[in-house]
Amino acid sequence: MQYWLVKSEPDVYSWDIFVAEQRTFWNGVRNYQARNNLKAMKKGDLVLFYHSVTNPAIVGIAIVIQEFYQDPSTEDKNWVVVDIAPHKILSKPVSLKQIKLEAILQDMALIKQSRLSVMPVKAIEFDKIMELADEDVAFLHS
DNA sequence: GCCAACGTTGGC
DNA sequence: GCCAACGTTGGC
Repeated sequence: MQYWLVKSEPDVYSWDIFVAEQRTFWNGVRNYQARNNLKAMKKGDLVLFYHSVTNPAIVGIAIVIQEFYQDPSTEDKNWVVVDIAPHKILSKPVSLKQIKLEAILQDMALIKQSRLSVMPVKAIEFDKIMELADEDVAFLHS
């Protein structure tokens, strides 16, 4: 079981729309590193949902419900999508500002490689983010 | 709105 | 294969 983080501009596709739809295929990734991360996602992995650009913050947790397949929005065989569903809205969003204040979180690609839109998250990082969000990690896994 | 970072494209 | 030009992302 792995952890991930995906970015979306809320003006393009927000957490609220995601919750309303209850399920989406994560399309539009056109970067090989991000694509490789999509391919590595397994059913049941938890995915932090990050709003970029406008009030940058992690706002919710999604779960992978279908592993990668051809991106239906293009004929190009290079690109894939995964299906994710909302798992839990965060009690308190965790802002980029807060993340930058935590020593443990300084190695995240979110900070080191700000343009990557799909990235792995370490368990220790995930736990720290849950702590900042006032979430009970034990409950999340139940 | 500006600009830094960085990935991609294309000329040579 | 190198590198300049250019486009995009995303923080501020």
